[in-house]
Amino acid sequence: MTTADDVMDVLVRTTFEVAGVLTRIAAEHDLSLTQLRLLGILRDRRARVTELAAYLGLDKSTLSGLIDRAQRRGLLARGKNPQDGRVVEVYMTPAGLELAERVEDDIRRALAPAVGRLDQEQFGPLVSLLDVVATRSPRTPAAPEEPTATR
Amino acid sequence: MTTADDVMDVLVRTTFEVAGVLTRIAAEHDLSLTQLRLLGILRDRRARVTELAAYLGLDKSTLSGLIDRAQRRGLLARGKNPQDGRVVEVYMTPAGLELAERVEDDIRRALAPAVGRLDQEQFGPLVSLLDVVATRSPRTPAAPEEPTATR
DNA sequence: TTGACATGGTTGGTATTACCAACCATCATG
DNA sequence: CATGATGGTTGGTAATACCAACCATGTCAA
Repeated sequence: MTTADDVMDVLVRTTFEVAGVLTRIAAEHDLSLTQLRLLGILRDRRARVTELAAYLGLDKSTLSGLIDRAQRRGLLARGKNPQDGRVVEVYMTPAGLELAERVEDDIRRALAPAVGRLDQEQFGPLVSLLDVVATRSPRTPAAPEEPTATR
Repeated sequence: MTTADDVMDVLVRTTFEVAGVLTRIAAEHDLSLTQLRLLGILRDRRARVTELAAYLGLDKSTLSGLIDRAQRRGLLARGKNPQDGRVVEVYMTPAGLELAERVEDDIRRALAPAVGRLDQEQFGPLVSLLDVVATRSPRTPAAPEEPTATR
C-alpha cells in the first residue's frame, strides 16, 4: 500500500534532484538558484520589489541586493511607477531576456534524460497529478497565519 | 497534447514549491536547507566528509564549516576511522537525531495539505512515476545518488 | 491642511553558505 | 624511503539572507 508518507518521500527526493540540476545549470551561467527564479518571474512581466519578495518568500532587503547585482550585470533594470512614487518596478533588459532563454534551453537539455525515462503517454497523468500537488488551494481558511511561504 | 516541456515545467514548479516548504520548516528549527539534507543523510548512517560532499554536491571545505556549526550546536560529532587515520567520520548525536525527528514531523505536517489534495488511489501512480524521473539511470555515472532527505 | 501613520525600498550590520587555493597529515607505491 | 595521492582543514572572498533602522512617498483623519 502506498501511503501519503511515500508520496512525501518521493516528492522530497525529486525536489532535491531537480533543485540540484537547476543549481548546477544556473551556476554554469554564474547565477544562483534564487537569481534563476528571479529571472524566471521577470521574464513574463515587470514587477515591483515587494511583489518579488512576496513571491520568492524573501525579505525586501534581500531583493534589493539581488536586484543590485543583476542590474550591475546588465540583466535587469529599475524603473519608476508614475502612479506611486515609492514603487520601484523591476524589468529585464534584452541581455537578461537572452540569458534567460539560454538558461532555459540548458535546463531543458539537462532534464531531458530524466523526463525521457517516462513513456510519452505518462506525461499527461504526471502533469495533472503534480499540478494538483503543486497548486496551493486558494481556499484555505484553516490557518489565518501563514498565507504563503513567507515569514 | 502533453509534451516533455510541460512535464519539466510542472517539475520545476513543484520543486520550488516543495523546496519552499522545506526551507521554511528548516528555518523554524534554525536550519538551512543544506543542513536539513545533511541531517537527513546522517540519520541513517555515519559518513566521512568526502562522502557527504559528494552526496550533497558541495566542496569539502563547505562541509567542514557545515559540520563545525552543527557540531557546535551539539547535533553531530566527528569520530576517527581506525583503518585510515586521515578519515573523519561524522555521525549524529542523540540531540541531532531528536531534532531530525521533530523536523520530519513538521515537514510531513506541512506537506500534508498538498498531498491531501490527491485521492488515495493516486498515491501509487504518482510515486512510481516520480520514482522513474528522480532515479538516475545507472548508465549515467554523473553524480552520486541522493538518499531521501527525511528518514 | 496638516499631523500621524502606513507603505515601499534602501542601507548597514551580521551569520551562513559556498567556492577556490593553499596547506598539513596520513596513506600507498615505486 | 622518497614521492605522490588522498582526506580534511584553514583562510580569503563573494553571494545570500536576515533584522533593524532609515528615508521618501502616500493616505487618512481630525
